Amino acid sequence: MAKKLVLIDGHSILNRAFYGLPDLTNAQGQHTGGVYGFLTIMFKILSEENADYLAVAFDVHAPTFRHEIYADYKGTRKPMPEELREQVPLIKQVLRAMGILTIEKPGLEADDILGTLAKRAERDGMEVSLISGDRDFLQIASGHIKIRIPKTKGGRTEVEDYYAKDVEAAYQVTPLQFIELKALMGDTADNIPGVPKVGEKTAKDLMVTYGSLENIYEHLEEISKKSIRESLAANRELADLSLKLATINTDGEFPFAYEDAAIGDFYTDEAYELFQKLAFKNLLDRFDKDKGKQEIVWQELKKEKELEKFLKKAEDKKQVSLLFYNTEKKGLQENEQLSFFSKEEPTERLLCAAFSVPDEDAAFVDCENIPSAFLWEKVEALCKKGVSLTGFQIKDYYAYLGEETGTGQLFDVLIAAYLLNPLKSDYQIEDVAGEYLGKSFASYGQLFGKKKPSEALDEQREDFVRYLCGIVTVLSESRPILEKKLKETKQFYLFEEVEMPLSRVLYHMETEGVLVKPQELKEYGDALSGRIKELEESIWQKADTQFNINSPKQLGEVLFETMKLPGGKKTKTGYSTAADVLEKLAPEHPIVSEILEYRTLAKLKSTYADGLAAFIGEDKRIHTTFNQTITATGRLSSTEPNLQNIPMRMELGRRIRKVFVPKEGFVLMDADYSQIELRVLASMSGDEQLIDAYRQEADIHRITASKVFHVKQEDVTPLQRRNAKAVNFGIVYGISSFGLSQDLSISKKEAAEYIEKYFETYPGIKTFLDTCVKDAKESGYSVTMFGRRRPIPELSSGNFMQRSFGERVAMNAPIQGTAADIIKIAMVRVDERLRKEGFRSRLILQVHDELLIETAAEEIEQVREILSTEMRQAAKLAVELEIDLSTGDNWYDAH
DNA sequence: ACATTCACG
DNA sequence: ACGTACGTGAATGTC
Repeated sequence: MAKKLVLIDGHSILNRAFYGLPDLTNAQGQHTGGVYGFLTIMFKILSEENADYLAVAFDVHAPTFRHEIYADYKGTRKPMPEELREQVPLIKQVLRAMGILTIEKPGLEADDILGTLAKRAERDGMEVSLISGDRDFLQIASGHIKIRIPKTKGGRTEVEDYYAKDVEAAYQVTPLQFIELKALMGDTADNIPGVPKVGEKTAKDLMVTYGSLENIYEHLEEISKKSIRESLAANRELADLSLKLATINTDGEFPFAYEDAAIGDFYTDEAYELFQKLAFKNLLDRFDKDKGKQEIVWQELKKEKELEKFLKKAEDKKQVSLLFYNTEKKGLQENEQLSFFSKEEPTERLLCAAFSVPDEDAAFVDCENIPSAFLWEKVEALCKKGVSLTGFQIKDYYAYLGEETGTGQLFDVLIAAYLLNPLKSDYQIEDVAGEYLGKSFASYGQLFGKKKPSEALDEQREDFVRYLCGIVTVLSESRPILEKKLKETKQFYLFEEVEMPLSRVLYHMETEGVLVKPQELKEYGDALSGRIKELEESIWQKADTQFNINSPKQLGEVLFETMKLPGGKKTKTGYSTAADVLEKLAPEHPIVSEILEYRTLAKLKSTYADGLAAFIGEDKRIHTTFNQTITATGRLSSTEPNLQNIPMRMELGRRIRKVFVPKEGFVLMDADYSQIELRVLASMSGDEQLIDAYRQEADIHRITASKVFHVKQEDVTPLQRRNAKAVNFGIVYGISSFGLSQDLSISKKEAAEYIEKYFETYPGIKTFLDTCVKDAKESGYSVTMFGRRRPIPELSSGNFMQRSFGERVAMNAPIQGTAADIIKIAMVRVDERLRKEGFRSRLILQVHDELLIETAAEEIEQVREILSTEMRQAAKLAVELEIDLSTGDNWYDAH
């Protein structure tokens, strides 16, 4: 059996990977997308080839001016983007760590190294696979040399394979002729001049007819087209030069021993550490499960006395970490947090728990042996003695911890990890270990698959205990590091004074829930159903076909193909049928407005009428979940159900709010900040004009229109006000003339003029926004008034679109984030006062700039005062924070 | 699993 | 020239 050699064109594949993948970065902001993609491609190839030898060739000098875009191009003259350049040494380092031979030879291009090795190996009776994105290599394809060109399509890698016969099939020329083909047509990207006037088509015709460059010149007079003939005749030297340039050198002289390229174990400790540092989570799975596994020292506590003894150590160290599983039916899914428990069915009992104390063994407790009540009693007692408790997703601990357990003593690793990098989609303890401790742990899923904790405990008891003790130890070890980083990044105030206390407020709000009237919700839904049926019939009749109106695909086909309405393509997958497209189409055919109405009603029915009904508990209340570690800007989010997007803008939808009601003897009190983001902008920018506008305590959009259009306030037309309002909004979003033009349905030019006038009116705003972008570009992140950070890796992207996005984010994040900080502070203070001062009224919802309080009838005046005061005083800005506050017997009336 | 659409601030 | 407003979550259809 012939031995097999795999050769990789290092720069080419790195390029290909870099441009084929979105810009990835690890926790330190190091760009890793190219390296990751390279490895993905390499692993895919190696899994297909049963290779004996592997080598990767690089040019000595990174090709700074080459920038690969298409298969046939080595690139434009753009400089190599920095995000790619920094990955060149990185990929070499990674390959070497994996024991893979990398070759660079001064004076030889990678092409020549690869060509030489391929031919040499072929002569030595081997099979060769050469991996490159560069089609130039097709010239060395043969019966034993396979050129493999990977393409990343939609995240997946496909590989085109070329033996000699495949080159002939695809190009009608042999590999050797391929060189001459290229010499004729030239390649600007590769600096091969080619023969003027001869393009791809002519070159191919000539080669197919005459077989070689030499033969073409021998039969020059036979060429019918005059211009081509003359150009060929006049450029013989250029053709020869091009031939030389296009030819890959296959007899380079340099030493090479196959043994150096022998494939060994890639999964070395060094590679493991590097992968970890680069946060290649998927690739880490390729390593042996044991590799890099942490030595976990643990013990199981079976008697109450043993637990007490263990917790004595915690008392000495003033610290203890705790994780637990509830006795619940649901298994832990990949993306679920640990210690999840079902709110629908609060469990009083734990399945098991694990403790850890710094510098001590971790301890496991099976609640079959030690009852959870005893366990919590001890934890509670520890906290009373001033022992600080570290946990993960502490919001879930409050069901067991007493109200007195001080927030200052609690440290939530989840929240700390979120503040340090709010861009992640999920936070797991195993990742914290990797990112902050440089240690690796097999994830729950890797160890126990889809087993529920109780099953895992039964069936893989030792693994399970080791797992839990391992990750609880991570909490103890990472805490001081996280705390240090929070202080270094000046986010410790936010952590300690805002987010940690807030987590308890959120727990209270979730537990409290909001009362709804199920009967009224059902009636609302039924009313919708009737109208939906009518519309469906009418739409089908007008379209003359019964189709699924909910399917954008079918709807697009019916509207734009069957019915031939004007307009057309917009999305990748077909026609856009989004509301703004349909609205423009409405005058064309009466069916369109019926479709729009159908859409509206279908949405109200499925998401709100039916959707909300499914979440009504036995207490007739809906208990949402407030997520504190989701958004990039610091806002909260609400799920299962989302109570932050209950209809408001349209009357029909808004009526749903009538089913949200207070309990007997209470009212709903609703307070929302008036234009908080614009006020934050006024204050942060220090723009005197905008600050002054707010001091007038009048309609801000009217004042803006008055200033921008140079008319008296009383002469501002409704249109002027509307435009000014749109600009005010646009500014907060990171204005662009295009975005504004879309919003106002005006030309880009007009929009640009509005923006220009706006900046003339409020010069401080422009300076401020420019500074936001500049600072974020320098530091890599944006910052709110309270120190909350948002990393913006897009700002260093070489891609215009991504970079522009980054710039808009840099303008928006400090504003949206500061507003989020402010309302969080208000929530903590409002909740604290309601409780401390013994009120029965409770905070139940937050909708970004709005708080909803279920208020006892006799407490209305006092609660109004508390809400109003605490919301206004949550932050000291250069302008007042105004709120609109009202009460009602349902949410509709209260807002 | 991913795209489209649309509800909110 | 590039092609967009910022931040979310749920339902639905399509692969």
